[in-house]
Amino acid sequence: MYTFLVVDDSSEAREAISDILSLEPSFYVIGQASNGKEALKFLQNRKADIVLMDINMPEMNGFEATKQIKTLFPDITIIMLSVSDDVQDFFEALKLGAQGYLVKNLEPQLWLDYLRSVATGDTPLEKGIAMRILQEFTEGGGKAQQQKEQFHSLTKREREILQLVAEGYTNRDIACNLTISENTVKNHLKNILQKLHVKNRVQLARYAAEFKNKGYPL
Amino acid sequence: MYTFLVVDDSSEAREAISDILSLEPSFYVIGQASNGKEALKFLQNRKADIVLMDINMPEMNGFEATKQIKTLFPDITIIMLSVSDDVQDFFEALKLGAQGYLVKNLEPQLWLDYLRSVATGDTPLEKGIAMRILQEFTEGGGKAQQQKEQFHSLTKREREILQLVAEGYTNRDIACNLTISENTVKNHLKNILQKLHVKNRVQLARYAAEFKNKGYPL
DNA sequence: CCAAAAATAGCCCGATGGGGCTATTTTTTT
DNA sequence: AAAAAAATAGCCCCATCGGGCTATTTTTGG
Repeated sequence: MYTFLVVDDSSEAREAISDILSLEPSFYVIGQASNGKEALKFLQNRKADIVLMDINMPEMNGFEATKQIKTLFPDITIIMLSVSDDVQDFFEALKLGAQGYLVKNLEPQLWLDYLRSVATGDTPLEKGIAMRILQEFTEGGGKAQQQKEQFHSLTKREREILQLVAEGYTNRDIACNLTISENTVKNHLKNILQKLHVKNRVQLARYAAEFKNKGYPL
Repeated sequence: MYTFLVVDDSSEAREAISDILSLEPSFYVIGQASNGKEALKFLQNRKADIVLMDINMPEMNGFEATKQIKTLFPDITIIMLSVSDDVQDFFEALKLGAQGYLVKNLEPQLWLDYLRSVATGDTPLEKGIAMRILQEFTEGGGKAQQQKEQFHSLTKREREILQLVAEGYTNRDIACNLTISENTVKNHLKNILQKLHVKNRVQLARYAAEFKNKGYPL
C-alpha cells in the first residue's frame, strides 16, 4: 500500500492525476495541495510515501518545495512532474533530491508502470529509471521513440496552429492566416487537443505558455 | 505635427491605440505594423517621428526591432508598449535605445499627456518621465495609484474569475466552483473582457500568464 | 515506387462562448 | 441615511468551438 500526495496548482491536473492513480488498487491519494507551501503544511500533519510534485506553481515552486521537503523528511519519495521533458529541469529535480521525473501527457499506463517501479523499489530507481523514462521521450530511443511520436509530437502544421491558437486567434483567423479552410484548422485542432490531452484552447494556450517559458521549441 | 507608426501584433490594439492618438490633433498615425519586421520595412520607405512598439510580437519582438531601428534610424523616437509594468522590461527597453515605456490599459488621457511631453521634448524625457510614469503604476504613488485602481482595476470577484478562466475552466465550471450562476460568471467575464480590452478567454489567459510570469499580483 | 503519414476539406450537431440588455440585492463609501 | 459600486441573475441571439466521421490529395520515408 502506497500513499500519495498530489501537488499541482491546477485542480484539474490534480484530479486527472488522482484518477490515474486510482487505477492501481494499492495506490491511495491521501491529499492534494496547490503549491509548495500547502504541500509542506500537509506533510507536517500526515506523511505520504510518494509526493507527485508539479514544477510550475505559484507561492512556492516545485524545486523549492522539493528541497525543503527533502530536508525535513528525507525518506519521502518525490517525483517531479512537468509538461516538458526539458533536460535541465530533469537534472535540477534529481539534484534537489527528487527520485524521479514524470512528463505529463503520457499514457496513464506509463505513469502506473513507472510509479509501481518507484514504489516497490524493484528497480534501481536511483536515477536509472527516471533517466530511462526521460530519455525515451527526448532522444530518439528506438521503440520508445515511436511512443513519443504516437503521443506528444505534433506535426509541423499542428505546431503552427497551436501557436496561433495560443495567441488568441479564432479558427477563422488562423484559416485566413495560413490560407487553408476553417475546417482544416478545426481538424488539426481536434488532433492537437487529443494529442495533448487537453479539453479546450485555453488549456492549449497554457500548455504552449509553459513550454515557451522554458525556451522549449514547442 | 508628429507622425506615428503603431507596431503591435493585435490589430485591435493597433486600432485602439490609433483611436487614442487621433484625439490629439497634432498626432498622425501614418502606418501600422504587426511585428518588428514589418515595422522595419515600413520605416525604410517612410519615416515616422515616433514609433509605438509592442514588446510581445511574433516574427520579431519589440526589443529586437528597437535595437535595429535605433541602429538604422537613430533619430526616431521609440516608445515601448507593454501590458505589464515590469521593471526589467522597462530598463531593457531604455537600454536598447527606447525613449519611453508605456503601460497598456492606462487611461487615454495619460497616454496623450505622456506622448505630448515626449513629442515636444518639453520635458527632460531622457528617462525622467518614463520613469515617473512607471513609478506611478508600480509603487503606491498617491493620486496616480487611484487612477490605476480606476482603470485596470478588476474587482476582487473579477480577479477570481479571471484566474479560473486562465486555468482553462468553462463558465459552468467556474459557476459551480464559486457557487454562483453561470449567467453571473458570464456577466463578470463580459466586464473583464471589456476592461482589459481583449476579445476572448484565450487572450485573457495570455494576459493573466504575462502578469503571473512576472510575479505581478494580477 | 509504394505505403504511411500529413495536410487538406467537407458534413452534422450539440456545447460553449460572448454581446447587448435589464434588474435586484448586497456591500462599500461618502 | 443616501449614493455608488459590486455582485447577483436573468433574457435573447448568434458566433464560435469541439467531437465524430468520411474522404481526397500531398508529402515523406523506406
